[in-house]
Amino acid sequence: MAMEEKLVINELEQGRELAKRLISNLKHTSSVESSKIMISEILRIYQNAILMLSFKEDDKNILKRSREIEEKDSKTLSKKRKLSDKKTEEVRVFVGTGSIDDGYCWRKYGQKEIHGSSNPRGYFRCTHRFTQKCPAQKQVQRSDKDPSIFEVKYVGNHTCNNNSTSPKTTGTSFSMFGEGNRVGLTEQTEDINKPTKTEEVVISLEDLEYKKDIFKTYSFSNDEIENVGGWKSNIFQENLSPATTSGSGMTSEIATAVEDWGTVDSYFSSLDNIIDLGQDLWS
DNA sequence: CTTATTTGACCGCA
DNA sequence: TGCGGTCAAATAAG
Repeated sequence: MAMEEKLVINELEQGRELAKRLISNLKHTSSVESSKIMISEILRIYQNAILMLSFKEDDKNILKRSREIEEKDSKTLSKKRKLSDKKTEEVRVFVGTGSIDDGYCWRKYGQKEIHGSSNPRGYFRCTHRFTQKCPAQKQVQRSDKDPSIFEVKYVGNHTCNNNSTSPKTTGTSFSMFGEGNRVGLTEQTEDINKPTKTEEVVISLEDLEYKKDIFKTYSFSNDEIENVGGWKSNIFQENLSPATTSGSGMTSEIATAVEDWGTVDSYFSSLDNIIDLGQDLWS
């Protein structure tokens, strides 16, 4: 509720800040790479905000429907329902990427066909389940409606000190994300050949805080960006993604957002005119 | 070797 | 009894 609105506002504020920095970047420095990064970040942020708002409507409808059902039930059979003690507080966030990596280290322990939906659901638990008694689990299922969306449900919170997958890694770590095979990489799946645009995540509040942190603190190096074209996606090799992912989801998001540098570059050339204008508007 | 994934069996609940 | 969640043996990967 109010929480979600705050999240949207927060996203938009981040976008605004980035836009400001981008303006001064374009004006004072010649760091094209960092400007590109900022642009892609801004795009991602606005995508997030839009998705948050649009799915909020869905949530309202779902709520309404479940309330109607509840009413009906209480009329027919007055059975007391214990709808309480849900294990986790859940909140939806939307990440503009095909990455389902969240910085934690997961181990897959099952997969099930779910009645009524075409895609199976994967079951994951924290790798440190036994070593650190970390109770965190998540379920991942590709959306029926939009196959480019993963619905991720987090159950329980991490109690482990999560340091197994460090975000600074080699390029291989994000080979499983991003978009794909337009560079002619052979993909054995007939399934998906389009860049993954969005991801839906149902995420616990704590996880959300964590996510925000890595968003803020992650820094990018140029060679990572240069690799964009070469990243391939094997996320769809099976019905579900690999269980354990490493590296930061952030990087792959950028890969998706900046998928066409040619276009971005052309924007740059015509951008100079509006920089001054923007400076006035935003600062 | 160790560690992760796959996948059918199993089990509890509605 | 069927569905969804978990277990665990077999298998793959490193």
